[in-house]
Amino acid sequence: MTRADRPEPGDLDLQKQVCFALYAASRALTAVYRPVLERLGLTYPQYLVMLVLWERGQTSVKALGESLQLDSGTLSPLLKRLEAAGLVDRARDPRDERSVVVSLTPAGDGLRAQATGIPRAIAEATGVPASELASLRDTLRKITEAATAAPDKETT
Amino acid sequence: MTRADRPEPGDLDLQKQVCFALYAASRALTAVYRPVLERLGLTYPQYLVMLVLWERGQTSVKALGESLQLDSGTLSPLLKRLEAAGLVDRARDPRDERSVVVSLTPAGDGLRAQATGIPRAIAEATGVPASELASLRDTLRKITEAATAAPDKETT
DNA sequence: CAAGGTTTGGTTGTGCACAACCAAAATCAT
DNA sequence: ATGATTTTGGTTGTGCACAACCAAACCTTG
Repeated sequence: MTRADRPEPGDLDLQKQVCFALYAASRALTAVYRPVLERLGLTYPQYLVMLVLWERGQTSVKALGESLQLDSGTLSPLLKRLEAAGLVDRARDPRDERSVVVSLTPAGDGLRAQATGIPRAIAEATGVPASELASLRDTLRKITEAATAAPDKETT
Repeated sequence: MTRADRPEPGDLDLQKQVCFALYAASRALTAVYRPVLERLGLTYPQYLVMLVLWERGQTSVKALGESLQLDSGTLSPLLKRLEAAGLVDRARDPRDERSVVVSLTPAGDGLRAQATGIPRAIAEATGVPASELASLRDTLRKITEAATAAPDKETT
């Protein structure tokens, strides 16, 4: 009956909000990646796209968007920059001209070797135990799923 | 001796990377806030600034940046938009003309009442138990601290 | 085939996020 | 006091992120 029963001023405490913790942690971790990725000539979102391509080879823009949960407004210019950097090719699928297939160039494929050490480098730089990271990752996935499925609840 | 001993292709698996989980969760949760904050005419980062102001009243740009871990390149235009919206005032501190003090207008202060219900609305929309959120928040803070203090380790 | 719809990327516009750089004010050292 | 240094915001440029809108390609169904 003391807290969490009705809105109080204290509920607007920045330090108590999970979303801010998430927002700050995401930016802080991305900042750790930045100097490492800079040597590959990649930004963090570009690195994510490359991860998918290294794993799956040819991938449509739609599939990339589903994997990374990014829409075409974000991916289109990003992929153009990767193409301009000579790391990927883009071509319409002859079987379905609506679809654009993104594939690795030799240079893009070659970058993979330089990227294999990155996850370890980041883990070491932050110094957070692997077991804790695994459990954090699972909790975050749950949050993402819950948030993605969140009802707008304004339609009633 | 099986895994996590040396870089393997599997280490480049998107689904195993904590940073992506963080990145996706942060965007997903922000997306839950978006329609709620839209009714207040705020974006999520603007809401964070307002939280600090509701809590502390007059605050310098520097102090805002420290609280939110954002730099002036992000805050300056954001504060200008809040000022244009009539929610905050900006004025040089007469005691130190380098410093700009941001304060709430009556309209900005009035918005506070409409905001008190937001944390609860988000918590309900996502449906994640409060206890879990508290522990997640603590883990995230640890990550943020570790990442912020992370050495560049390229100077040797 | 033709009219209706859906799917897929792309474009445009707004708002962060951050690096790099800049200018004015304050502070320090001599 | 005077010159060097630091502090504080601001500006500029690049790159996401997403809403809103658009066009072309597909897919029906009659």
